[in-house]
Amino acid sequence: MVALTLPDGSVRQYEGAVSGEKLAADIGPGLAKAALAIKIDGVMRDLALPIEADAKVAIVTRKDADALELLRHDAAHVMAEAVQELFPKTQVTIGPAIENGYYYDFARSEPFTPDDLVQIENKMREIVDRDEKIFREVWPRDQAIKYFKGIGEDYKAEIIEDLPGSEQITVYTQGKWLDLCRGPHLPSTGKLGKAFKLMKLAGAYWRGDSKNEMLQRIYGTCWADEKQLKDYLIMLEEAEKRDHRRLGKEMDLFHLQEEAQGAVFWHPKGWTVYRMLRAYMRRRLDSAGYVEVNTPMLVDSVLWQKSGHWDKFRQNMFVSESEERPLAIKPMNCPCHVQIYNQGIKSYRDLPLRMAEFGACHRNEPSGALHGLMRVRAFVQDDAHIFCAEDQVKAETKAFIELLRRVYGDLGFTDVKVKFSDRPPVRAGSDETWDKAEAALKDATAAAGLEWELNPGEGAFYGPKLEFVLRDAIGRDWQCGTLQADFVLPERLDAEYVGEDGAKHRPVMLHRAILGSFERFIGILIENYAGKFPLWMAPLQVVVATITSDANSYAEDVARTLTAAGLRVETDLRNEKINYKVREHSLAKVPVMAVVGMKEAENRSVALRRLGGNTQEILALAEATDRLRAECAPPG
RNA sequence: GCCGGAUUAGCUCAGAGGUAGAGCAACCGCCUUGUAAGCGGUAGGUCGGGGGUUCAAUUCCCUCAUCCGGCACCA
Repeated sequence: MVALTLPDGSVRQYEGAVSGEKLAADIGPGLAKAALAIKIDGVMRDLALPIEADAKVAIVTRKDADALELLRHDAAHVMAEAVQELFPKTQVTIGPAIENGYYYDFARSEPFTPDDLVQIENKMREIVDRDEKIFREVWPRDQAIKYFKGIGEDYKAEIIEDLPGSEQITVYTQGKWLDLCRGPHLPSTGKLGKAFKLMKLAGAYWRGDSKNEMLQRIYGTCWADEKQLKDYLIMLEEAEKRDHRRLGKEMDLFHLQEEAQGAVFWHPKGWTVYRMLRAYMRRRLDSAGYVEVNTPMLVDSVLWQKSGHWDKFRQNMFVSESEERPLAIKPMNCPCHVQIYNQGIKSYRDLPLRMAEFGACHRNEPSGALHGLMRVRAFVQDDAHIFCAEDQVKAETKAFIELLRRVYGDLGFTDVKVKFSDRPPVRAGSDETWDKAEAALKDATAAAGLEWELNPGEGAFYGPKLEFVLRDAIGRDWQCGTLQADFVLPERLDAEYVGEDGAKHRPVMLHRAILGSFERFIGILIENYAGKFPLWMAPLQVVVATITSDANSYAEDVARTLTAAGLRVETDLRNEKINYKVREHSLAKVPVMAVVGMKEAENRSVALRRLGGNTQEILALAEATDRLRAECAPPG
């Protein structure tokens, strides 16, 4: 007897093994038709698979959130079938479901063209219409390798060869086409539906290794129904409108040009945002007990050799020379900070020493990595190094997390992904030191009530790290904040302090940043606010716009008053209708418009209009000034 | 760096082997305006750089650069 417990708690008894297909049919014809797969004790399996033991089961239909992964994986298979039908000399490799869709990597000497994508998508719809039954088979390993080699699928053969011996080799057939796959899959291609679309063509290295040959990857998106697909496409369009590169141009914030690849030309408006953010950070750091320093940008390679950068980081450094001395533009501030630390003798009483610098760094990033403000070659970090004793690591980490959360909160981010990267395979320092460092960071995160996901083996060679990741408008993740515990650099650069015991000790260095780089963070801010900065950060806070030229001199008066109150103000005295001016400044995302006509001029008032609103508030000039001044007060 | 695509007016984009186009912006007039586009006119381009094919190349071919989408990279 096999007893199957359904999600509603009811139990169905069977004489022997039974398939999900049969179970669904027994429950009802509607469910039989809608069934895509079955979850057996929480694990998604093929509907046709016989269930031989008691289990908790749930029939999966396209209404289930879990169904998406299944649909996307099947979409990848249907796409691969379509590709091989249209382009028989193409080899298939791997094709997983991913967030929002799927991809499949193909090996083919000819490149696919955008036109090919249209053809492939049409062929996919044909395959869905054919409603090919999908079968699972278990093959002996040798036979599978021989078969795939025989039909020229060398990549598939290689995958099988590398699978652990314990793994069953399963092959899925749909129509005349088959593919090595772990599954599970839909019962037939018709179940895929039509809510998919091919999105983009890209190169991708075989097995993700740049030493290997490059394959051609086709990305697609796939959803449970047409509405979801449409919503997703609309979301992408909306996201594109917030792209910081687009808004940066539209709002005249900054530009990039080829004579200074990866370096930002900040325009007056963008630089105002930058200055506001930097002033805010200074206030936060000051009140958190940091001291600010400034260190050289061009430094003799001797220092980089001592620090280890010359060995490990040289291909990313811009180098120069003077009078036959090799120099490098600093890619990081840490070695210079140790030089300041090392001036004079430090006592345990001086610790923790929190040394901050808005240091301009240059890194020679690969050209293909450059991306707007998010990935540049010249940037300024809100960098600081906390020199402390080992037993201070936990408290300092906790204090840092609190500071970081406060800053992110002030800047409009509450949902932040945190990763904890532990010891990498190749590392410096003893296991004992690593145990201590990892435990200290973990304790501190727990004390701060911070949840993280583990990023195994991704720590720096000198210590574990926390990474704080924000997501941009188009769904890409960017690391901004970080905290890294370093036991190595103090050693290499001879940092020491005299302990209570009168003996010399090594301090620990905590490398930490909250924004990461001003450039990247402002890019994220632009996208997060869709260009509508909060009042305190807005490059231009108020535009005084006239209705008739007779109000011009009063408008100048208003602008002078507001400017004197510390606001960033411009006037718009152009000979244009007020409708036109309102539209223009709204599109330019100016937070406040002060409209003045003859009525306002006569009784010294202004009509305030807020961005996004469609109401006006008539206030006496003095009151409007007080109010706006209060509203413009920055946090911190 | 690798694969693919793109590069035409300030911006967004159309176009064809034979004198280069639109919308918006700009400029000049008219209008003096009451909360998201008043009306008319003018000007604006080495069609990314270099080379080749051709009677003729911005268009076809090669090459370089940059940008875009991924991949790799991000100590």
